[in-house]
Amino acid sequence: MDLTPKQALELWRAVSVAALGRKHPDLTARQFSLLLQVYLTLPPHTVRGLARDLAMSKPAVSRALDTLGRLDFLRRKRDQADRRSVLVQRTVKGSDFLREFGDLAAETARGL
Amino acid sequence: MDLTPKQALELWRAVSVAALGRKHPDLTARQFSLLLQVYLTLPPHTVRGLARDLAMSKPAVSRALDTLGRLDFLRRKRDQADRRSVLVQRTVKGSDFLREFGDLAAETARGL
DNA sequence: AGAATTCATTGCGGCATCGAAACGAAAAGG
DNA sequence: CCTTTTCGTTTCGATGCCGCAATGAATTCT
Repeated sequence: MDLTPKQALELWRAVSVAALGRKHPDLTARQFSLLLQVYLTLPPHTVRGLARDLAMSKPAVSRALDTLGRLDFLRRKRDQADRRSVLVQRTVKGSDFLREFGDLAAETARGL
Repeated sequence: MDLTPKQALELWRAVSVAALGRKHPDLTARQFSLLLQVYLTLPPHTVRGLARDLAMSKPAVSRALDTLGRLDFLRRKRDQADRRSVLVQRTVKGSDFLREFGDLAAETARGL
């Protein structure tokens, strides 16, 4: 993949502005990162693992899961093997949301 | 520029996660969009113009300017031609911040 | 000049987020 | 068993952002 710093900034700007205009549910940077992490990296995803990988506190992860769960963008499920742990799972609605975002970004990139 | 939706999402994830790890001042989506808009589109930039282009309220723009000004990422300057208006200007520190971000994104893209 | 408009900011109340610490449940270790 | 550790959530107090409405200042209109 080839992308200059200038192109990267312009891409980020155009996509961010377009996303604002579409009045997507406004997720914080942490919430959005968490969502992407769950959908794009290998399961299983636990609270502590996400907290470690995203450099955020466990309460922050837990709260982000509340918010994203309310939006039905992902789901909690108790780990049956270790019932202290929670496994974070994808949902159809979350997939739709990210697919739309990916399409928007790709389309924006083409126009650069 | 060629970028598939999947690549776009992965790029966004990797950059967001890396940015979180570097403990950049955490800007909201609106603040960051505003910053990019000022640095990447043609001046002059006024509060009302930014509010229109970014689809946010004027008070939201004004407060974002407070925050970004406190970080010294941009400056307010009264328009001498029409002293009701405020012109938003770039700063060295803001340029540095965005250059670093652009480099990070470009480097991340190369690794995809 | 006086009234109306435009531009930006500020008060206000509401809501969401944060980190640290306390907590309860479950598992691991002695 | 019983203690300690691990995991996630919740409580607490603080901070920050939001929109709406009111305000202050500057310009335009009549």
